[in-house]
Amino acid sequence: MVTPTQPAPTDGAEHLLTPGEVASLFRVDPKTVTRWASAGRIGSIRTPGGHRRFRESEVRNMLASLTSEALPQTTR
Amino acid sequence: MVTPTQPAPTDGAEHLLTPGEVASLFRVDPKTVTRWASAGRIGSIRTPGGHRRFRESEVRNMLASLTSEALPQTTR
DNA sequence: GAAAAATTGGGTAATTAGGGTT
DNA sequence: CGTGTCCTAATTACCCAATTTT
Repeated sequence: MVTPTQPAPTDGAEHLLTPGEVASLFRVDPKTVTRWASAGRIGSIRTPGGHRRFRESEVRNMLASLTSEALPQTTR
Repeated sequence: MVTPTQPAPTDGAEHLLTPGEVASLFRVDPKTVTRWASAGRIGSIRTPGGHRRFRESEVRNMLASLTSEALPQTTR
């Protein structure tokens, strides 16, 4: 299955998360999430007021891709 | 009342969104959208009863322009 | 005509942004 | 270099009752 160039299928109402929610998921300070956004490490959407929102799907994928499982242990 | 959810769009008519719908798109409180309108940050149309409606195209454009993609991952 | 859901308004907490520092 | 904390200003969220929309 190939993922062709994805133009902008975008909003069909993508669920968005607040900085605080993302921070809770990663167990970091909200400020850190802000830094990730500033550094372009994570996509973000700004409200007209300047606050950031994050795509839940992107955050979930990030969590998954950064997760490592322990290898199964052999019972002896 | 026989009018379905959506009246037939006539020419020139633009699809309008309610404060609640716009709020969902930005993951914000409906009242916040109202403030944007009062502050002139977003165009609005008033119903005879005083409720606000927003142009979908304007909202979509706003969303797009305020969106930042994550930079390509530097796989290390 | 009646009822449920949404929006309006105002007022007060809670988050967030941004810079500078550790 | 990345993260956590302190600070101030700004933005946003939740409370209420009254009105409008469906």
